[in-house]
Amino acid sequence: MPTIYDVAKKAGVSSMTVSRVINGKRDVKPETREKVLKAIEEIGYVPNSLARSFVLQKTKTIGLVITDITNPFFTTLARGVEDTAMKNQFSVIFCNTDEDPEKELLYLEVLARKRIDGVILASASGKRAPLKSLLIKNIPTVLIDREIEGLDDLDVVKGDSVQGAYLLTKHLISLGHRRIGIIVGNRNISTAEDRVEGYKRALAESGIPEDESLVKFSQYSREGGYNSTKELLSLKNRPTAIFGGNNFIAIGALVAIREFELKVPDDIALVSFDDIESLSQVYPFLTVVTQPAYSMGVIAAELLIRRIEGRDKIEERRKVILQPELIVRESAGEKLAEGVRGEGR
Amino acid sequence: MPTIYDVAKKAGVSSMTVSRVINGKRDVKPETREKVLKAIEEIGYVPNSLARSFVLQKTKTIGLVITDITNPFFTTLARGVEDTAMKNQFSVIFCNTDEDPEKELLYLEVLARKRIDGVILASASGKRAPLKSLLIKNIPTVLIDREIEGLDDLDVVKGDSVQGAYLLTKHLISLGHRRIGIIVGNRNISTAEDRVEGYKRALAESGIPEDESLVKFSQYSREGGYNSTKELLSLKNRPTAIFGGNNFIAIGALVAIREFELKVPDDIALVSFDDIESLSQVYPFLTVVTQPAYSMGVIAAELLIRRIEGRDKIEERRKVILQPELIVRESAGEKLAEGVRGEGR
DNA sequence: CTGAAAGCGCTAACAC
DNA sequence: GTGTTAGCGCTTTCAG
Repeated sequence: MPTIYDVAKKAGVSSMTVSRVINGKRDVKPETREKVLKAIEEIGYVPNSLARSFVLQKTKTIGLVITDITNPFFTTLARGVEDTAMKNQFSVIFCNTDEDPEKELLYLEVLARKRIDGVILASASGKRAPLKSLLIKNIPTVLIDREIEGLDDLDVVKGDSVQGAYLLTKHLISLGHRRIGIIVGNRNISTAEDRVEGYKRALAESGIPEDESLVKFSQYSREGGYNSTKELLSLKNRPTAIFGGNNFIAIGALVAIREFELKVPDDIALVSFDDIESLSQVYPFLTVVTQPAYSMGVIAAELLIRRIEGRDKIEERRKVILQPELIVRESAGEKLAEGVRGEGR
Repeated sequence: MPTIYDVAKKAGVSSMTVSRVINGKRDVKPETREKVLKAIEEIGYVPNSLARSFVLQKTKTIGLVITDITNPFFTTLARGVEDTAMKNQFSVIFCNTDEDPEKELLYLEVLARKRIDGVILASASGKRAPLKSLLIKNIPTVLIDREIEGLDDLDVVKGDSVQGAYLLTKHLISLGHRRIGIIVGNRNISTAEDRVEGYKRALAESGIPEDESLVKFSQYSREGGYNSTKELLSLKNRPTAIFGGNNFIAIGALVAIREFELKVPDDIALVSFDDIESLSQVYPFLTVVTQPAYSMGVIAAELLIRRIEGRDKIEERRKVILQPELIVRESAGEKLAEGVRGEGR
């Protein structure tokens, strides 16, 4: 591989001049520039960003650490991150943790070694945050989708899970449901806690007593949804509605419901946090709350890049909370409110 | 950020000894090793892979260039790549080209500059392959999903599109369809050409004359599927079945069909190349041919990494063609073959 | 088993 | 406008 010196020799100039041409510095005589460009062309020189990053101490690369790129929510989010990164000449390294804190730590370590300029992290570590000590302190980081308790100085971009869950639950209540099961992810993931909180708030507001047997902290996965739904459906006093804590959970729930030979919404209502897009485009029946995943990615990337480039005057932490949207379709049923105090909306 | 020298000083050894400890070379006295480890711990030293990559001329990073991570087929494939990379201590930088050859070129250039160790590429460039000259010659590359005419020396991992399309078309024919519309991606993408070829082969075999008005080279996107379907449905002699060239096209087709107030499969049959997973899990009605996307990613990554590490004795090009699978559901209808010569299977 | 010297390709800082 | 020098943090080679 030719180096900047090969180009320099060929063009009869010094390496610095070549460097200046490559980086588009203005103080190069046009004719010299031409010579250099020609030499680059002829030799087939490709600048070595590795060397460049090494001396400049910046890599123009960010890490995106999520739980599973296979989840459409994260896919869309990732696309937002990538588009924005690209627009700013950043590359993105992506990492799937599968909700495994160990794996997350490993990835973070690798990224730190690679001296990436920043990280966007949807952490699987919940409150424990063993990463705290590691690198997060030194590497610009923005948390996305999920907060981490005890890391209060990091930027955050997330959806309003409490509000989303509140809306969804409220909607169910307005349709007459009083026994509502909810299935969310692992207990120390902030979205799981928040969604349950929103759910409980809605219940409380309508004077419906909490029933812990209806609240399942499970996994944000199809299995999680499937298993927990089976448990809920096996209750002697079965719920009339199920709140799927994310899209995967809703899919699992749907499968379990089918196994029980129940019909949605006639036999049981089902709603979901996060849409299942390919489903809704084709067969829009699931009532959901959606989050602007793409925007979330874009905003997080912009925030991060601004931090990296030091364009942000403000040192203090940013917290962006995006509002979810309730999309009423038919999976929650249309039954009229019966004996509900709710203001149904 | 502390360097290897800081550690060395602290531990009272030379930088070489630290280097050896970090890289797990065996020839270090246990006690010395301990000292070093302790120093690393105390200082909070994080090895700089950038410097390491720079001297070693390898980055332990590969590039994954696809058209759109948002397409579940590529998402799954990407996951296969990432899992495999991770298992081999490689990181992956991902790039979405949106089927734009310019963007592809740009990404490839960036990757080349970053001196990534290899590339997995689902090219948008079709036959023209302007990238040929660039870097592909120097950087280990495996083409995935799509071949590029004129780049016959690169490894390839792809599905058998001809066979898949043949199966799907054959299936439609066996159900009595004789006017079958097909919508695929851009003309110079190999999968588009191949799928049309398989389609035509099946028609020929059944003695059904080709009708070019039924063959749409469009885009592998929802819009592409939507627009082309509308065209097909507007034909005076409308087809009785539509073959969606990929999952996105099928979704677009479904939307268009709904707009025309037609029912699948009663009014029109629809089949798709590549499944729409979240749909099929919940509502399995679309008859499809699926490809093992995850395996494709895994195999491509393994191939690439073996190439990179020089573990492959064999220098010659590898071509892995994975077989698709026909999954018959109900969207093609069940009508009995009427006047078909077909051996229906 | 451990260390000293040199160099990977580039750019910042300064000279000319 | 352009060139020189030095050094980023690491590993390879060769000594000891």
